Amino acid sequence: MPSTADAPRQDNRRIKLLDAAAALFAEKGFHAVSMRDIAQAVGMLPGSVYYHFASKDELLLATYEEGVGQISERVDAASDGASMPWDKLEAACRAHSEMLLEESYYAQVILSVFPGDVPTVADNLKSLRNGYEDRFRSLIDDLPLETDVDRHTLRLMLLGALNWSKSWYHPEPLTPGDIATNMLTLLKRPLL
Amino acid sequence: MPSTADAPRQDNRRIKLLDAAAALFAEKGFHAVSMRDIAQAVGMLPGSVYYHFASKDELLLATYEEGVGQISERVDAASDGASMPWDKLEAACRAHSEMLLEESYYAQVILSVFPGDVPTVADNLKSLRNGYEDRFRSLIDDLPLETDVDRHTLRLMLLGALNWSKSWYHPEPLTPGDIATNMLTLLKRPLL
DNA sequence: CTTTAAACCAAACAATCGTTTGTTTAGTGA
DNA sequence: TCACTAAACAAACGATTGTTTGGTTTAAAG
Repeated sequence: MPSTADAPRQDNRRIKLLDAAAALFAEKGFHAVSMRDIAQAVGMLPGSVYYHFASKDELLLATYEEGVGQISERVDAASDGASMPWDKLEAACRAHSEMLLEESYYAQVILSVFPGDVPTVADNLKSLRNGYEDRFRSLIDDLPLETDVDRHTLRLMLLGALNWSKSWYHPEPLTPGDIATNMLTLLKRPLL
Repeated sequence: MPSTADAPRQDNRRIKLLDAAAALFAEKGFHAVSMRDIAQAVGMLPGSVYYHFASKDELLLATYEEGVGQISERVDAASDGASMPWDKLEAACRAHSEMLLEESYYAQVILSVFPGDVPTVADNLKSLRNGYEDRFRSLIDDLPLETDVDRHTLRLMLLGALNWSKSWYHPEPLTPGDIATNMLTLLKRPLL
């Protein structure tokens, strides 16, 4: 009767490892976290981690992929929930901010560890991030703007401002979503 | 005749050490650079560095202080060169961008190493950065804006966007100064 | 010419790093 | 029951880390 037990064995420890690695990487940074820290966080011995991941760099790559996957899914769902171009962008920015500042340790790894810090997988990290940011490229392309508006700089400026907010963010008095909305408000209205 | 030779001895090697540390920290990041790397860059043995600096953390703090000093001096000179509030802010942003993206290794350390990476001197680094960013607070306070404009978010957004540009900056086709000007242009005109 | 302190060398220290190896445990399918 | 494999343990590996210690050179001062 092989109906209930199908898979040979649950490797849910691998997911526990990823969770611990994501939380530690996001909190203390890649280089400040040792394989022993990660192993201890899940109650394992250091060497046992290598059964699940070939190296520390590949463990980072796995968390990075999961992070990009999580934030992509969330941002897509948010922007799909709106219909007008500006509303779609705002929904995407709010979701982006919420994931990076609060909700997902995995997504926070994207901001905490820079590709240059891990030469072995730097190219992979870059292309993962680029793939994600393409969403904002197309969201901004759909915006009804005058022809001479610099959409390229607009995207870099918006994402940069949101990403950098991790360095000063504090839960009070503004929520991550409100931060995103406030920035978009500043962009939309004329200051001059 | 103690007229010409006043100081006991020139410790210009200390400055050479700081230069090497700044360049290496800016390029590879704090944790990726060892004391041996720094010593070798100036033709010294690892242990000799400790005659000039008590620890690696204090060596970082020294480069950080020098970096904040350099960029502060440059930004002040730039904003003082203009008279109108918007022109003063733009001159400051252009100088900020030029220092962080090209001109000064010392200033680049401010972006490369985050206070959280070095717990021992984290508070010092934070207060140094805050002291520098106060310049932009007052520059934005002097802006002729309608009363309901969120100056706080404006400052964080502008500095965040400029600082983050280090992660995508490439010498062509835009100069650091032009990046700053383009961002300010986007802020000033109405997009809606 | 002697003294003194600055500046550096030479060599090691203990600790920690990522990783490897050999072995044991426990569950699965035949 | 028996062979097989996933999963983890136990223990060490070599390399690198920041740092310390004690002796040696250099150069300015009295």
